Amino acid sequence: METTVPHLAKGRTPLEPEKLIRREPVDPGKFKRMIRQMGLKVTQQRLAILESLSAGRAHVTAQEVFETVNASHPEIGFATVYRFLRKMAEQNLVTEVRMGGLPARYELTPRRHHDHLTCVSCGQIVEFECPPIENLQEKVANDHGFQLTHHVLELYGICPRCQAE
Amino acid sequence: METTVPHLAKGRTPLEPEKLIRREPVDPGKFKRMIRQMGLKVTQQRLAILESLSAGRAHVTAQEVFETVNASHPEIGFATVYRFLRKMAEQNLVTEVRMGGLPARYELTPRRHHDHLTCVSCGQIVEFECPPIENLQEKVANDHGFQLTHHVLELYGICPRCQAE
DNA sequence: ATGGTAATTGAAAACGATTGTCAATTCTCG
DNA sequence: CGAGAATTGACAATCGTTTTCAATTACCAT
Repeated sequence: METTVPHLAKGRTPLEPEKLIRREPVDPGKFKRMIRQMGLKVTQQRLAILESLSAGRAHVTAQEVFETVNASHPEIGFATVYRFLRKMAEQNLVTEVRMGGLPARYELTPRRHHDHLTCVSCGQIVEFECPPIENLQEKVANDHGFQLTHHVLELYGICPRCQAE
Repeated sequence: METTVPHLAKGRTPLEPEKLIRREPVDPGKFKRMIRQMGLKVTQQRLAILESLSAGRAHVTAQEVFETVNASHPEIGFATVYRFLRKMAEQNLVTEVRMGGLPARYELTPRRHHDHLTCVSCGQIVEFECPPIENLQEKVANDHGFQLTHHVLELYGICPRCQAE
């Protein structure tokens, strides 16, 4: 089987300064365990995808994952990447951030809660934590007698670089 | 607490109960003025689109607008609807809400900003305003050099009535 | 290890939402 | 009114994503 590259993303602004993930030394069996826990079979493709997600930039598109993985595993197809990312998103193993009509971006679900600040122009995502906001959310909910379960907070704006055109 | 846009299931997930837009006596020249203010020409199509937006449901898709408008103006094309909605969104005359991969929904930008507190059990929606949160959002954006354009804040929880049962 | 079997894969085509193209029409302003 | 530019409708093209399907592969029981 050969690998075909779909259409190249057109005029998307590429390569923002995006923070890298750096994780602890990875237990080699960790990914296998993750996959089995999802009730799925362990394949080289899935391992490679997890590898890529844990080593690369924090918020990546499916295309980017595909390109990265494809570089070292030339046989992998992008459908596999999409399928696996979706499965993981369903199980909350990865978090999916969709902004406007731009391609969805994925990250391994962080153990520590944060929200996102997204550039509407280039799609760059900055993570932030703001405990005061969290507290106010609790307060608002309580004021209305609600027991808060979760929330969605996404800020959108224009990043410094795009402001400079 | 997750900041994730809820993953979309396949197929059309019908959206929860929608509030209708309150109808005020509409100054007949109002829409024409709005259009001219945008630096655009006044056409029957654009008037019909605005008419539809101000009279119907609060959050509608471009498709829905097209169907509504098309019923009374059979010659209108959906490209015109998309184009005009986009133009208005650019100028913030309408607010565009995109959830997951679902079609974008539009509403005439409410003059008064509010966010939503939604019961995950019964779907009841409570609107709230919380200026301190707004201010903190501004601050977060500024701290990162972003020029804030808009935000999505949705709180989810269990309403008092559903807690009781 | 081996073979049966269901899950998974890659390629390609399908898909739905949105955007572009372009000739024909319509608005605006002089 | 009439010229010029903006706008329109029909339709094709794009984009990200999903599905389809035959071929392959992982996994379990033997």
